Amino acid sequence: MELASKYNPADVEGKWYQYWLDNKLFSSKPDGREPYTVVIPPPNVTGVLHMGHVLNETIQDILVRRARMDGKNACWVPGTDHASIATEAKVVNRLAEKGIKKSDLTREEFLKHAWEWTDEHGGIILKQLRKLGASCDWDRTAFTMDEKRSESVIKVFCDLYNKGLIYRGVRMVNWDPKALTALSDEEVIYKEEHSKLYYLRYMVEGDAEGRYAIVATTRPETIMGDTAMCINPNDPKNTWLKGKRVIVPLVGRSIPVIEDDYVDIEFGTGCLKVTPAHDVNDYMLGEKYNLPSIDIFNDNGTLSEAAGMYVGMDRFDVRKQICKDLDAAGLLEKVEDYTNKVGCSERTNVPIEPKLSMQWFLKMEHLAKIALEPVMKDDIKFYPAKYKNTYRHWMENIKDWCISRQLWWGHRIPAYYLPEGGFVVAETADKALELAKEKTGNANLTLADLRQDEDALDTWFSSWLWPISLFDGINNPGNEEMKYYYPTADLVTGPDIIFFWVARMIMAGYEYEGQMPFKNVYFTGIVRDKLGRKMSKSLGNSPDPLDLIERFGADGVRMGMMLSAPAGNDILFDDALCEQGRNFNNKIWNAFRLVKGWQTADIEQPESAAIATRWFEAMLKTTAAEVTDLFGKYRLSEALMAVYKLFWDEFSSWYLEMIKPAYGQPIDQKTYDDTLRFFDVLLKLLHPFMPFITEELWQHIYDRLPGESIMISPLHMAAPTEEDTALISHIENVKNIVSGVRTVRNQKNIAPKEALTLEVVGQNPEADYDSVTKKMANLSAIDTVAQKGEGTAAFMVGTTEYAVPLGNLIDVDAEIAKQEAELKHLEGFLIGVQKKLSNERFVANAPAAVVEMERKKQADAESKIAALKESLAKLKK
RNA sequence: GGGCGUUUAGCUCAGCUGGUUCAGAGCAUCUGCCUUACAAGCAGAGGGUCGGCGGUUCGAAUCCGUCAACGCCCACCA
Repeated sequence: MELASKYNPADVEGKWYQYWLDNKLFSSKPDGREPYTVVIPPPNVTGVLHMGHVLNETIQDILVRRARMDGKNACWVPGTDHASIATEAKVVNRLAEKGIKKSDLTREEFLKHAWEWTDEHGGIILKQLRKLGASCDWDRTAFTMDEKRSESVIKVFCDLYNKGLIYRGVRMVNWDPKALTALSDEEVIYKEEHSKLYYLRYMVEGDAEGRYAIVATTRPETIMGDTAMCINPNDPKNTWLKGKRVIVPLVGRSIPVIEDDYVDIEFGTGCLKVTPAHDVNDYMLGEKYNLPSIDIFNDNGTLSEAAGMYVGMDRFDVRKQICKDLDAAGLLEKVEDYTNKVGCSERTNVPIEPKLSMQWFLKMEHLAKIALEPVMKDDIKFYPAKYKNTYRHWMENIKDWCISRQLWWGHRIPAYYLPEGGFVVAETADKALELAKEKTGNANLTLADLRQDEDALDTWFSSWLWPISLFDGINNPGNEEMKYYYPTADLVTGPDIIFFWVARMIMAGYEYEGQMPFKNVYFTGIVRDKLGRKMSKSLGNSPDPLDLIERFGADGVRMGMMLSAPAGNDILFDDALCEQGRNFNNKIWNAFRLVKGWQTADIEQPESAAIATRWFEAMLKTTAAEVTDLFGKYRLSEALMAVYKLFWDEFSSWYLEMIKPAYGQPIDQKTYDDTLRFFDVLLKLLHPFMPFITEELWQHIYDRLPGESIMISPLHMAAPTEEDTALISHIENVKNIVSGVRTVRNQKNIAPKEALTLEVVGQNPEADYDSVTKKMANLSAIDTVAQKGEGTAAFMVGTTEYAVPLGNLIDVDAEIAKQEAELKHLEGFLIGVQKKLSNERFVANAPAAVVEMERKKQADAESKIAALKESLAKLKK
């Protein structure tokens, strides 16, 4: 086989992905093996792959591929989310471009457009995942709004309703005036905003002296909705207002002054305007004191008829205008700069408007209770564990979940209103009709008499069932797949959706399966650019993953991502990391080229090669064990780094050099066979991280049968033995000796080709490995001497001194300087050790082993110092 | 306002229950090499009072206290 000197990913990636698909290597069916299940966090159906996905899916793929090679029946289920608000907004925008308004369409017409959009864009992102190498079982691809998932959602809604956990009621909700829907508390993001605090004059009704109260507010545009003013009964500066009525400025309406200690005496003037329809707290006050509530806003954030003024103007325009008008009327005391937090819609980013409306809610108390414990007890493990605190805090302060959305794109709420008032909840219209007949006692009701609720359900109301609904566990409880695949093994997701999704899946898991939905949750970080900024479209700092794949190969991008992705930490992404990944691909490629280029012959195995193969075998076992351990802790970056170093440093730089035959010479069969075997194992260790190149090379190491793949080749390694450990540490010494000689060469400008000799002073502790040392350092001889010769450059490894005879190449002054520096350092070190040992309390209290260690340090330092002094004396002669 | 977390080499991070794996890794930097697998490479080298201060201890990057900076989450102060 002819191999180019550079690896070209584009040549092989498509080929192998197709091969995996053709051989159905991703597909999973229940069998006798241990299952390993992962469900994908479904990306938005209309979404496009971004770096966050790359990180997330790479991690999942690594875990899945590793599990598969561990002999588990790995099943990674892909799918997409209908993302109701986001998708509906996109559809509305697209229609607007064509000049079509949503309000001009019927629900059915609108949904037709939405489905067209979904069919067109849906699955683009899943196609992109294939480029990354994701080993999903594509036959299982699901959609949160496909038939099975929809059926599950409706079924669960009805069930929870029948359990009394779902109720309908008028509440203050977070209203998104752009998307025209209610939002859950979790969908509101508070942002700090520099705004103004306006001080308004509320004239006291019937006051002869014309006195007024001053109210500080950030929202003067809401005064039309004022129905009271509130003071703290314990506020001395406002006692004079007790029992009075004041006039709402501009509006001229008279409102009562009420008293409640909710009011902060210190804030502003201690007077609070109460607008029950547009503020959560005011709403509570309104309830408490039975105040009327005037809703002055339309759904889109403009002023309504009820406001009586500024009708039809936008709320923010009104704010500007009303200030001018107040000022003109002499009712504006002053304006101050003020910083406050404004709640904004997570999806549309516009400030939310607290609004009273009729919505559907899910009671959370029971669900929170069953979901808290398992995480606290580590039945479900969080990586990193710090998120347990966050989780607990939310669970303990949870509020009811507003699950209705005033949207069409989503699961329509299965509630049917009756002509006479009231409603029934049922899975289908026919069942609803039956219920309705029962409820009303009117057997003549027809479907036409029932009116289904217009609202759709919150997207998360379907996502929370995902691990169950993917295996059809809601519709067919206890089916074979549920029994086999559930609970799933690992969930990989971002901490930003711990409440939206993770927590709620846990609730649904226990409520519907009586079991956790997953055993482990791996929280990834946020992908940022190298300056630490969040990647965003507007900043233009987010690279296109497909473009990166083209430049560096999928394996390169995967590795680039993983090199800097410890769990839970944000990752600062830089193209340079992918470059490192690509370089590593090339390294593997070239190592393979070298090995496959060798000719074997019936010759005896050199001693150095025999040692090298024993040593590398030990290294392989040791690293494999380490990697297994790291996988167990989800420390994937470290696992990758361990394999990286094993391949690059130990295998390429040391092992291959140790066994490399002279140019043009053949290699002995035994060494060759062992090397191929090592290569095979190395590729397997690498495969979860870099699936494509490893498959390509694995197929070329040996002749493989059709359908064979590294993907499904088992990976077990024996544990390292004590002999292995000992051998590794001997070779570490050898490496240090070799490095020492190379350093001398470097300093003296001696070409690697020029053979040198090496003197070992006293005893040679690594004599057994001289063949390796000689080969690696290009030494013609290693001599054990009582005293090193003149004109040598010396260095220490452990407590043994080594010297390279240099003849006239030696630079005496430089050598003296070097040794003196070393001597100074050692003397300082010795003083430290002696100080410690002369401290009686140290000798008395420290464990014997520690004291012994210090004694040994002292002895070693003393002997080294003696040797150095002697050597210096000679040099100075 | 509450809670959590972070701070170790120029950058990104490891350092578990205090003591030879304690000051580490990768990248970057510097020096020398186009040495027949790889310049996307090879061989070397330099670089840190482990955020500050105080304490516990024979001994602290590691434990405790405190301060500082940064980050995240939660919360109805208009």
